[in-house]
Amino acid sequence: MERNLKRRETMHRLHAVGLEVFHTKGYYNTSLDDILTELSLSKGAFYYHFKSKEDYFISIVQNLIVQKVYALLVEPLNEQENPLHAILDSLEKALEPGKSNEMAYGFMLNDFITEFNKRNAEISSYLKDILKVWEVNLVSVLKNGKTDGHIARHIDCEGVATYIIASYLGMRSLLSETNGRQLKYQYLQQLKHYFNSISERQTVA
Amino acid sequence: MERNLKRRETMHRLHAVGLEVFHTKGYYNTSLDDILTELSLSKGAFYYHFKSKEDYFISIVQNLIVQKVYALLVEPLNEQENPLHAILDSLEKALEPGKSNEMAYGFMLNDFITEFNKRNAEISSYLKDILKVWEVNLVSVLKNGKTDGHIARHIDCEGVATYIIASYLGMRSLLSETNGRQLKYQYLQQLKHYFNSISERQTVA
DNA sequence: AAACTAACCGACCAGCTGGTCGGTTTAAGT
DNA sequence: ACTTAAACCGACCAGCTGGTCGGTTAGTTT
Repeated sequence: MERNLKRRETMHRLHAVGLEVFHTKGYYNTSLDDILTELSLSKGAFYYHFKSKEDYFISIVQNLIVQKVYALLVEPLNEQENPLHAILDSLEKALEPGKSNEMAYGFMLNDFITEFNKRNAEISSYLKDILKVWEVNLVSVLKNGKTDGHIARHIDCEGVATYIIASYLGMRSLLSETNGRQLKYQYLQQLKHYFNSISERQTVA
Repeated sequence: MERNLKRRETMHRLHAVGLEVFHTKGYYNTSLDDILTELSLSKGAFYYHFKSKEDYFISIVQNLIVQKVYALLVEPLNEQENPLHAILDSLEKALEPGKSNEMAYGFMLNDFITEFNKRNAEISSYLKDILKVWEVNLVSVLKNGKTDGHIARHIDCEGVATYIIASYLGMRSLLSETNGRQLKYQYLQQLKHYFNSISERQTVA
């Protein structure tokens, strides 16, 4: 069983460090050696575990990013009765800077989407599918909100979902350490205004 | 005078084609030869006009992107009495796909900002400064809207500006040919809801 | 303990990239 | 006509990149 353990540990280290370095320096701007040096691993070790750099990245996405999206943006949606409250809370948490040395500002889907857009169709569509999952969950929970009387009946739920996603993605573009605190506050504040405008009664404090 | 003309023409071609190729393939993913081949120019010609690839890109930004931001997003702000109407109209135009063979979807600041973020501090901050110009103009026009009675008095203009910029940037991340028409419509629709929520009276149709 | 093989090593390679440089063409000045 | 220099050419280079491959180490099995 020692064998299997070693394998898992190495894979895990490659995933974790890979995600961090890819996100800070960008996929195309990061060489395998950058990562391997930091892990004290060799080329041989790498190509034993993955068949290419691309394969490696996709593996990271499947194992870490998908997970984060679910944990931060999908699962919290059903934890409150009022969907607008649930969405607000999830976004606030997702924009939270990581604790101390952890990766800052939740997850990094948007940066990767823009990096791969038009440069690598496969990875690009793969990443967009993740957004799609978020979207359908948003729409679903918004529609429930309609029947439960939290959201005005004339509202276009797909449109609202799109709008929320767009504003969130854009927000993450703007957030880069400096004055992040203030930006986040401003964003959530305005989002509340918006939510009030689509809500049945004024329930979003 | 023939000399000066030639110079200007070559520079102009380098700028135009460079912007297009950099945007479609990404700065780091575009080699100088990609551009030079398309223009039937040599390395020598290039390095006669610019001192580096970076210098080249900055020159493009100064000559073309800054211009586009002003023309599409800043100048239209003062062309209507109600700032919210003016903003809506400018965003609608800025999200318009280019005519036929021209570059699609207005300008491309966001893609470049994400590409250079954390990879090239100088260019990155340069690009963010352009956004800053847009922001201050938005804030200014919003504040006027307050005194003119178009916007509710308790509204935080800086927050509104940030929010508009974020949603616009995010929207452009989502727009990549497929179903662009629908996305754009959804976005503008929800933006109107939001504008109604911060407007003094319900004036945004 | 011998045989097997998962896990890893690291020298090496071909291809591409930004950048250099000595030379050539051609318009402008005298 | 002759000189000067702006504008351009294209062969060349060093450095880096993703990827290969023959070999080594060490856990597992028999």
